[in-house]
Amino acid sequence: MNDDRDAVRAWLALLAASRGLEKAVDAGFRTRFGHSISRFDVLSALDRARPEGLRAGALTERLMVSDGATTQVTAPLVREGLLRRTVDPNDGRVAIFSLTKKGERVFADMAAEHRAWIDEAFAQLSPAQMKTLRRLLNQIDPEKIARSKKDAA
Amino acid sequence: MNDDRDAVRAWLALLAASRGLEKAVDAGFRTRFGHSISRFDVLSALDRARPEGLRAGALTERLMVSDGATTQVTAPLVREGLLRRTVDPNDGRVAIFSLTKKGERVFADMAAEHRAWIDEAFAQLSPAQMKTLRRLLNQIDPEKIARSKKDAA
DNA sequence: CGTTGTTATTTTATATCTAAAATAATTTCC
DNA sequence: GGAAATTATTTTAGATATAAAATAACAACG
Repeated sequence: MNDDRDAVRAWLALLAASRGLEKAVDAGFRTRFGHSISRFDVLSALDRARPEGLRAGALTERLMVSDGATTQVTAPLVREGLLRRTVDPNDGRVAIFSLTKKGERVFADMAAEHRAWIDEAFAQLSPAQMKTLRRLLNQIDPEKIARSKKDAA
Repeated sequence: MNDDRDAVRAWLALLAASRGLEKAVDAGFRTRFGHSISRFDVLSALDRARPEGLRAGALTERLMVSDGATTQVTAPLVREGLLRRTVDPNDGRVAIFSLTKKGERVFADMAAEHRAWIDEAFAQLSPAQMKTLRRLLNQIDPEKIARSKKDAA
């Protein structure tokens, strides 16, 4: 009795929730802070990596984006003084990004707002339900798709 | 005992699952069919609207994108003969898009592959769990964010 | 009927993203 | 120690998104 469409329907619900939230959060950040959600992701990763910061490569890996995207998203943040870009003294190829004091302050403001927004959007779910949701989401495995393409090829 | 971070943690899990799947599905479509996930969304909406098709505005609304995006994503599909673009005989401003036979065939192939991929990615969840997941996702309300911004403004 | 306003779509100007080529620095290996 | 390979990052080219301006068609009113 396993209806194939169950998975697709769950996936469509997942996509709708995620796109809806992402769009709303991005719009909120742009309106209130003049920054995209991508920039918030960068600030967040670097805040967690205080005070040393992260290499460009490590940022790329954590944000799951391309090298080029990291270069581009950090550029305006450096220009605006939220990030510091230094070169590794032991390896001239390595760029290290870290938060400035201003960057820390901006991130703290954005993070507080972000948490409030998310709390509102999830207000109908109990803590237990949120935990269940997380558990179910963690069982989804996108890697299987890449593997299945490889099998078929 | 309601830990504020519960909602944020659920949101991060949601984002990770969604981005991971979306990236995998998009890569799969590009590799196997030379089309993006956006194009698949268009084909899917028009397949459901057979045989009349949809106006540009209706497509925009269903896909929840901008007017400009609809114009641009349909263009290559028309060029490649998957879509027909006709003008409403009663209203010269209205563009109506519908699937060609070729478009129907391509969509059927893509949809079959898509379903197989999603089934694999969700293989660890039981049908009951998928239903629970859908129910929980549907309780999330991104609209609250837009409202809360407005309140604060 | 022709000016005026509205509606539907396209075009243009930006902003991101990826993939791949280019650049730059380091390491390896005779 | 210097050519060749490797590694880290940036640049470039192309796709796709939005927002806002431009275009085109229709509707309505005096």
